[in-house]
Parts: sequence; C-alpha cells; structure tokens
Amino acid sequence: DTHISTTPFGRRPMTLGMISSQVAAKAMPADLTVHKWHVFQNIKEARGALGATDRALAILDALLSFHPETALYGDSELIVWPSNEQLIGRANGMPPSTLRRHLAVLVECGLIIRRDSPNGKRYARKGQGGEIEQAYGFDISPIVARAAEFKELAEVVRAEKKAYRVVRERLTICRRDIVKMIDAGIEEGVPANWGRVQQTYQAIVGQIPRTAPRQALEAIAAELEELWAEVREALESFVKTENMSANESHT
DNA sequence: AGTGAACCTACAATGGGCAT
DNA sequence: ATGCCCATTGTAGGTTCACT
Repeated sequence: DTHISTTPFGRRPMTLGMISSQVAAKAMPADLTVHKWHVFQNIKEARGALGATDRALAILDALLSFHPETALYGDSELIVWPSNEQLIGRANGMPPSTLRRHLAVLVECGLIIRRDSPNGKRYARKGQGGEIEQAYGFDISPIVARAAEFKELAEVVRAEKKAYRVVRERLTICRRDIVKMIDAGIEEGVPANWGRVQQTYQAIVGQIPRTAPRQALEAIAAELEELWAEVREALESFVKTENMSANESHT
C-alpha cells in the first residue's frame, strides 16, 4: 500500500452519504425533539431504502440503548461510547468482525457518525463534577436530524407494500372470476371460442413470475382484466339474447 | 517494551437464488 | 433435484496507536 496514509484510520473511506449526514447533524435545529424508539421503528420499515440490513439495525438498536434518555434533543451531545464487547453483549453475541462490518454499514447509511478518539478507543473524558467534557464514540444525532426523512421513507415503503398487496389481490380475484366464467360459459352452452379463451388465459397466467416487481404485476393484471371484460361481454350478451327470445315466445 | 482496544485483509464455510 | 454463483458470515493473523 503506497498510499499516503499518514493519518490514523486512513483506511476508513469517507463517503458522500457520511458527509450529508454530518451536514444534516450540524444544521439540526436546537429545539428538535424526537422519541428514539419511534424513529427507530420508521428506520426499520425503511430499511431497504436506507441500505441497512437487519443485523445492522440490531446494532443500531444496541447503540440507541446506550443512550440513557428516551427523548433525544437536538441541542444535546448525542454520543455513545460502548466498547465492542458491550455492543456484542447487547447484539445477541455476534462476532466482533461482523459487528465492525455492520457498524461500518450504519456509518455509510448516515445513521451514525464516528467520533474517533486519537487511538480509536471509545471513551468519555469527564470533568471535576463528573460531567462529560468530551466523548469519543458514535454520534447518533442523525437519528434526530433525519427523523422526518425516515418517517417519509417509511410511509413510502408502507404505501408500496400496500400497492403490491392490492395488485396481487386484483390478480387473484381476476383469475378466479375468469375460470368461473369460462366454466359457466361452457356449461351453459354460450357460443364463443372457449378453447381460444382458455389458451389466452393460460398464456397470461403463465407469465406471472414467482417474484416480480409491482409494475410487472400491474401490466399482467391489466392484460387479465382485458380478457375478463371480453369473457364477461360474451356471457352478458348471451343472457340478453336469451331473455329477448324468452320474451318473444311469451308474446 | 508490553498491553489493550480497535482496525484491516485473506481465506474458508455457509446458505440463498437461479438456471439446468 | 443438482450444481454453480454470489453475498454474508466467521476465523486467523497481523497492524496501529496510546497508555503505562
């Protein structure tokens, strides 16, 4: 490694996400107050969008638990300094290397900021009265600074999940309806090319992948609904003509 | 100089996803 | 069902820095 690494921890890369979280933390209004577990809940829901993994969030959970207050204020010093051993203790005994990797993930996501001491150890220096003069560890102020952003992200994720569920329901109902209508049509001797209808139905249904993005399902659902309308039309017009002929025979 | 805490890299094992 | 690819995880060995 011929790189100029004259500074300590030179191997730790600085990413743009980290910069932005640092900027956000600095620009945070002093009177902002959030409840850390509410924010954490939103972060959990927006996990994918944030690029955090479930295990990384287990670490964040542990980190937050080291801050004594439930309510976090924008103007207070929001730094926690648990040793890796302590973190491991609160994170289901995960191995040290895994812990470090996930801490790195949290930093890259901009959920926490490293406040490194000169030797990389995490500790707080206390003054005469026991008050904290300086703390080295992890700054959790992004939790406060970005709380609104996390809430919005969580809402977007919830909306997407709902939309996905809705389109799956649409598909299921449509499939069931079409099968029923085809059965009825054949049973009642409705004139139509039922073989072709069944073929079209199979072709559309066969396109449905096991796992698909919502947009793909939307497209298939639209196709299926078109077929649904076509079949429905055949049955309806048959019913109408039957009624008409019934009326004629009455007169 | 020795110790402790934190970090890194390299390599093996594990397990999920995917095409065959 | 099978084998391959890839990401994640776990382990081992080594480095850096501060403190004593």
